Amino acid sequence: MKKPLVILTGPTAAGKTALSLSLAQRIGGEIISADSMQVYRGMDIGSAKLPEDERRGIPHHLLDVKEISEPFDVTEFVRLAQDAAEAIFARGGIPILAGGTGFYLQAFLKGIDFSEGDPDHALREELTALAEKEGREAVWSLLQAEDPAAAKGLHPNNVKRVIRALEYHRQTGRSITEANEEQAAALSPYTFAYFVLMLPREELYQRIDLRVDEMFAEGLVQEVKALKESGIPFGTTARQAIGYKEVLDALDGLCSMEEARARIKLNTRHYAKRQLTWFRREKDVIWLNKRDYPHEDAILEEMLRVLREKEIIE
RNA sequence: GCCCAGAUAGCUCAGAUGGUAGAGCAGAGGACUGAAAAUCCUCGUGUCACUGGUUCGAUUCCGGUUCUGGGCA
Repeated sequence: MKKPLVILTGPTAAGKTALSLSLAQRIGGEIISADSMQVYRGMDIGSAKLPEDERRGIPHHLLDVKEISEPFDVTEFVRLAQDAAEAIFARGGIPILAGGTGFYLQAFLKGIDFSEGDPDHALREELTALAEKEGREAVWSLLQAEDPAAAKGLHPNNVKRVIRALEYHRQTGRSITEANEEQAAALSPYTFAYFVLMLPREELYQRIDLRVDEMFAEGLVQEVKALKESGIPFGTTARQAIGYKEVLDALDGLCSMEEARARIKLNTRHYAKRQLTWFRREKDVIWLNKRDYPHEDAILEEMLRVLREKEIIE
């Protein structure tokens, strides 16, 4: 019998967090955060992390498990999330994967195998430097020579992917395209319900703007300043975080704080849009359009209905 | 009131010595399997302010009108 799993996601600022708490209370679940930035200690306001005293006693996993200087990626996420899920099963609970990092959700859900090879940071840096010096096409040409199948599927401008393809090929001797195709066929080891919370685009964008203003009011600038002065440098993953990179630029005098605020709003909107594209492509997702329900409890009831139907709960 | 400069895509602007126009940003769609809040790809017809005139043909030239800046009174 497959183990039960609930996924609750949606674009940023859609209201996942609040709903995840009610759901966890109703089904006796524990929450595993599927968020690439909330893993970092000290990144609270800007990552919209739920404060501990608002968690209603529900266990939350994968929050605050990293220093901002440490790298974090899907493979580690999957490993940690699997450990957390096993522990939850052992307690007789249901894991609720809540968060907006679609890639992480997919990797966990399908149990993608990342066992081959190791990240080669030196190689990545070397190739990144090459791209800057001789152009992105130069790196792509290397791939073209070493693994034409992979090169065919990647745009020369997409340096990060091109580099990863090279890294994979050099480590395993296989084409990453081939490996991806094998993994794509994987079936989930879980009996799952994949909910995507959604609201009209215009409303979503308004909520994003509002939330960014709230973050500033709550002290985002002070938070970033404190991190900057803590002596722990931002690593490659943490320093990509929306809200942090822009404020950091403003603190460094590269732009005004008002410009930073506007850019955070804009970047967050772009991000939400990309998330939607991702979820649209995922199979077996259950869309929950907020406007179709009179209030949040109705959404919760609908989720419970689906869970009963799938026999995830009784 | 007078003088000057503008008025072109949602925004900022470019442009054609007359043959109905194009960038950036915004916006939309898409990709994504070890950086994913990252990375990348695709998409631009709009009364070229209004109105007369010249012309085969005007958004482009000329006149007038309106509006917006700036200057002078």
